[in-house]
Amino acid sequence: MEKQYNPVSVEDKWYAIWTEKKLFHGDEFSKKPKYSIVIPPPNVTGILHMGHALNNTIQDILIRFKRMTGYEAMWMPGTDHAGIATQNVVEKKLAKENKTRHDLGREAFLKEVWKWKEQYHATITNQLKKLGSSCDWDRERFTMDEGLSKAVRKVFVQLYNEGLIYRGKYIINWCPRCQTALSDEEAEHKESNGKLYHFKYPFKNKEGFVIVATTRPETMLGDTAVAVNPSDERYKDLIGQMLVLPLVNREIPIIADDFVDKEFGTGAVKVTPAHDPNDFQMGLRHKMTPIVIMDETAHMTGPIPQQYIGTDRFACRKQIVADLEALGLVEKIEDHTHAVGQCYRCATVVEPYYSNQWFVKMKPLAEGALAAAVDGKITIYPERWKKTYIDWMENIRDWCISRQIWWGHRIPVWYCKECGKTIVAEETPSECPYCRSFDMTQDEDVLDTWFSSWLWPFSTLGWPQDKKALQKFYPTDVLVTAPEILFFWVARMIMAGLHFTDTLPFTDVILHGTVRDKTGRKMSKSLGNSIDPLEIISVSGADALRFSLIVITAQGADVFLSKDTFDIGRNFGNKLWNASRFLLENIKTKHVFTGLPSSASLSAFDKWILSRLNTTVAEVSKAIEAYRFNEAAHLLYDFTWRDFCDWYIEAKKADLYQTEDNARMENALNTCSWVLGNILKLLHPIMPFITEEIYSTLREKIDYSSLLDSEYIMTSSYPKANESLVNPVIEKEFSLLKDVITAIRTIRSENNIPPDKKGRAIIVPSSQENADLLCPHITEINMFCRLNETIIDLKAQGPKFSGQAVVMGNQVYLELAGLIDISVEKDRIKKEIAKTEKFVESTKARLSNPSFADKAPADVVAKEKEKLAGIIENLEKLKLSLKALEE
RNA sequence: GGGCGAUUAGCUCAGUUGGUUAGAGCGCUUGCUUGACAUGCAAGAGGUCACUGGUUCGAUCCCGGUAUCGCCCACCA
Repeated sequence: MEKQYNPVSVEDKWYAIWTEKKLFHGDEFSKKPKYSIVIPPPNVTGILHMGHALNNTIQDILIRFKRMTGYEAMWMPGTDHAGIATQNVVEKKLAKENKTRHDLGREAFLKEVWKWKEQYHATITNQLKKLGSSCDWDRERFTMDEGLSKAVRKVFVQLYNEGLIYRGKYIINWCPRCQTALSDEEAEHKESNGKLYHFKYPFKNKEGFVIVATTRPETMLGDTAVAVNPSDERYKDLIGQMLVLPLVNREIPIIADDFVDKEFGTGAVKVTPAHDPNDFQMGLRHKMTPIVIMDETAHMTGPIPQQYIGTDRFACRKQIVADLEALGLVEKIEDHTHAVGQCYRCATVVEPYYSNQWFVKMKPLAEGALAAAVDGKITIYPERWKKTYIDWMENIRDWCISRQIWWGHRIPVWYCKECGKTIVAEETPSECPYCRSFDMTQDEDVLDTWFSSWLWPFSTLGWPQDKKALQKFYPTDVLVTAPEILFFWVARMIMAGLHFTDTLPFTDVILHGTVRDKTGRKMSKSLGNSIDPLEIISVSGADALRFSLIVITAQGADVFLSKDTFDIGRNFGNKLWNASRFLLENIKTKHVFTGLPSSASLSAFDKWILSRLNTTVAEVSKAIEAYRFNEAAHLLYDFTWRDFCDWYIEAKKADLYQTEDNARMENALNTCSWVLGNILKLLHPIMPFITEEIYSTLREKIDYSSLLDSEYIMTSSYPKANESLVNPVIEKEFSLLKDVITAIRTIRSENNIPPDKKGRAIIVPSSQENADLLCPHITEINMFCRLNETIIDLKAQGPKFSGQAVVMGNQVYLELAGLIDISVEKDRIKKEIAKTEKFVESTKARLSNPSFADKAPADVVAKEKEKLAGIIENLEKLKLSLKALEE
């Protein structure tokens, strides 16, 4: 084995083997219970970023863990066509050739996008593979493949027939750059510093003005009224009077509407039904015809003064203000912060736009999805998101699903030119069912991307056909994603699952944090602050990336990364590698693993590591089941590094080196390889590659049939805790041994004693019990502390000029002629005395509080008393030590 | 405007069903080319657990308030 672990070739090798042997495939005919996850499909033209790395690592841990614990595990992979995003990318490419999609035409443009899709699809899936994702690639789906498209059309038709899909002219969020409608969720509200403009609208028949306040002056060109609250004393008498809209010179009435807030602005609102959702509602209430004054690119148009026509909305805003200023109609301009909607794909400020769109009626769909969360049939981790989910469900609004782009599922609706009827059908109709005409045109729009994603958990499994896989793997078990798409995707999947399959598509939702840089900014390509996962993988390996991400990510918390974050995983992998290497290099001929030695021939150290191992096994499994992955990673890190490497292997070194006593060597090999084998299995879900690599080497050197139960670790069984090997007494006793060793090391270190100077330790245990514990470990104490002699004697008199310490009542002396600096020793003991005295004081104070004895539970009081006795004993011994040094 | 989260070592973060002397990684100091590993070993320094009231025998943890930061939602133009 190499001195340093080199992940690059190893990782690719194993992924190829796993794939070739089809070890990731979930068999729908299996008798085993299933465990299934559907991947949140990444954008087909996307590139793997740290968010994906975290997301997919979590899913892979669960899938691999469940696979090893006896489930038929299936992880459904796939990609999303990501309508607007993908179309934008391809349009950008065309723009470089000075072309637009309109130059190509719909058909040619779509061909171009498909080409792009084919090319980039491989990029994202290869990146997922690099990460080690054990997806069932045989089942991979794409949101626009034939089966899924069929599901989309079926669902559309069904909802239409149920009256849950309708078309109508409403105000929707419009992105003037993408030139399409957006859903409410796709318009992101960002705080921004704007202005509140106060304009004077003159009366028609008399002197004076009504002052209105607006943040969007350009919309005044489309005003159809000014509204006031009917109970507003200031304006009561003006209701019904006419104003003259400045610049346009159109007459508009003053109307009364409860919607108007008397407190805000001047209490008088300009009403622009075609360009504001509230005004639109008011327009309906007052039967006003909306006046459209902006086109789909947010340039001014319509029945407005010539000089504004064709100007951009923001340029027009400036111009309007200037023009009103010139007329003396600007009362004042105030600073005003408000939330402005932006397109979630291109950050362009969205415009409320009056247009004909398709909608899904959401209230009926939300009922069940709401109940599922309230009743606890769905659990969201961390739980605090449940409230957010419930709020959204309770206040749900209809979903605008039509998009004026080309890349996506074409709306399955045809309009008959002959009879004018609307035909909604899963397949292209050959003739109009109403008038037999052949002259029909399909709706030009496509569906919102999320209209296919919300079917993902069952459409990918073949719904509505192919029942076998669906029966086996649906519903899925857990959905792992980022909270950003809780509404976009998770909530809608739950609604779709309930509505179309009568089943919740999953029962658990894991929402992990957002990946940020060290200054807290979201990592993104546009900010240029992202760390490329592939770069980390190519240097330190996917295991290092995975382990590092997992170990630092608390459940649901955001993740802050810098490049050296990944050293944690790299170093840990290297440590594991070298521990394994050490063990394997001490195996001269193939070792036959004969099982763990019988309890009688286990040393205390053996019993200790087995106790720690089985405790760890139980805790790790519990942590993974509870989705506390960082806890699992920490437990494994500590057990592997601190317990196994720092103490156990160090203690076993002598046995592994020596050649005389074969029985001891055999014993050491058996226990070490047993523990290592278990570590590899425990770690495999988090670090799949390095564990598989070491496991394969292990199988070469060790005949392991009773321990290694499968050719590959990924198909091995996950360790189960053996309760009978958990031994709290041994663990407690070992902390004493470790403390004694550390005390001697501290004395050495603080006195600057060179490593090659060996000395003698004299230990005066505080009890026969402690003497009995420490005596069997004289060899180990000598080795760990580089001593040539250790004397353990209850009645020994500590030598005067020595390093001294008191550990849990046991006195420890280190004798090294001429090398101990007495002043150093005195200082340390004085410090120790001061610390102990403080401790004694606080404990005494607690015990002497009468209400403590009265009210605290008896065992707590007893514990405190015992503690006090112990530390007083310590204190006495420390004082004696100091006295001895001072004589 | 409503809701949620965070505030713990120099930095980044765990943790606590309320009970010994609060943890990790990195960084820092000191000593080590010790026959697995310098991506390492050993030892050490470093914290009034944001502030403030309350509940309690006991609060870093539970409750109220304040401050700062962050996130989500929202049709006051």
